[in-house]
Amino acid sequence: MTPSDSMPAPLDAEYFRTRLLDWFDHHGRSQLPWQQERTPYRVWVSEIMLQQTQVATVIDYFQRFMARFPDVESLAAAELDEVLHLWTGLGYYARARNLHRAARCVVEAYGGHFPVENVEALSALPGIGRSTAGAIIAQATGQRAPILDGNVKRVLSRLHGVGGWPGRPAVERRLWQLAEHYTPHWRCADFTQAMMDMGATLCTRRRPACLLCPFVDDCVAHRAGEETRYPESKPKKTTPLRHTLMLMLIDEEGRVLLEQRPASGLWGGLWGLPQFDDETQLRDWLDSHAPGSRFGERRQPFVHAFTHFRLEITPLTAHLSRGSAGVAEGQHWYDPLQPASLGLAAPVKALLDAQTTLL
DNA sequence: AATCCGGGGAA
DNA sequence: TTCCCAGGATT
Repeated sequence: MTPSDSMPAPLDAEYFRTRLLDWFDHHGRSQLPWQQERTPYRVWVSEIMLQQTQVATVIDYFQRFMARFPDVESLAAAELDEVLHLWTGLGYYARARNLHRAARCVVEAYGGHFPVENVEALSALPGIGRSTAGAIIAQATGQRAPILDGNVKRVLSRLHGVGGWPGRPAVERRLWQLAEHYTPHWRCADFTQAMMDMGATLCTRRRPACLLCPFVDDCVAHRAGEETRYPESKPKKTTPLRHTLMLMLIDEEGRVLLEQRPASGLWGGLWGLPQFDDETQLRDWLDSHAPGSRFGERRQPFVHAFTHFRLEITPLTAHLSRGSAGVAEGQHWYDPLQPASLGLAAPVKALLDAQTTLL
C-alpha cells in the first residue's frame, strides 16, 4: 500500500504550522529549566528524564542533576552509583545507566561534543532512539528533526483518525510519515515543543479540551465525537493457558509428599507437589521413586491465574501401600493434621486443605 | 518486525 | 487495581 492510496490527505503543512505556532506563542511552555541555556547536554539529560515521565515530576530531578553534573565531563567521570542515587524515585533506572554510559561514550569518542549533526550517530548512543534523537536535535540546534512521542502520537492519530494501536508497525509508520509531513525547517524547536505541549495540556488522553484547540474544525476524531478512541490501546493479550499434573502421593498415615522447588523461578523456594507435564512422566517417576505405590485417581482440574499466564492444574493421587518411603533431601512428608510451617504455593495449599477435609 | 522491559503516577 | 506514559533495547 502506498501512502497516497486510501489514506486521508493530511492538512496543508504550512496551514498546520502557522496555526500550531500561533497557539504555542500564546499557550506553549517556554520557561522550563531545560529551555534556558539550551546546550545539547542539558537538552539530552532532560529528554532522557522526560521519557515516560511527566514534566512536573522531572523538574526537581533535573535541577539537582545539573547542580551535581553541570557538564558531560563531570557526568562521565562520576561513579554509576552516584548517578543512580540522583535518579532514585524517577523510575526506569536503565535510563540512568544508559545516560552514564552515553556520557562516557561522548567524552571518549567525540571529545565531549554531542554528535547533534546527524541522527544516526546520536541514536547510536545508549538510551537515545529515533524520537529522542529528533527531540535533542530540534531543541538543541533548531535543525529540522521530527519526533514521535506519546503526545505527538495522540495528537496526530486524533487529527487524522489513525486507527490501530501505535505499537503496530504499520500504524507507527503512518504516524512518522505525518510527523515528517508537518515538521518545518523554521522554528523547529518551537514546533516540536508545541506538538508536545498540545498533547500534554490540550489533547490529553482523557477529557481533551477540544474547544480550545486550534484544530477543532480539522480534527477527524473530534468531528466524529470520538476523541478518546484514539490512539487505540494495546490489545489485551489473552494470557496463555498451560497445563500441569500435580501428584499427591499419600502414605498409610495420610501424609502427603512435598518437594522444595528451585530457589529461582516460579514459586521459587516454596514447597510444592511433584509436577509433571503428562501422565507418562508421572508413572515413570512413581516407578523409580515409590515402587510400592498404587495409582489413585485423577481429580477435577482447576485453573490458577498468574500475571503472564494461566495454569490448569490436574491433581492426581497415588498411595503408598507399605509404610512411608524415606525422606530424601528437599522432600517432606506433610501431615495435614499437624502441618509444619512451610512456604506453600497457593494452589498447593488449596489442595492440601482440601485433602484435610477428606480425612 | 515483534516482543520484552521498566517504575511511578493517575484514575 | 489497572492502565499507560516526553521509548529503547533485544531478539
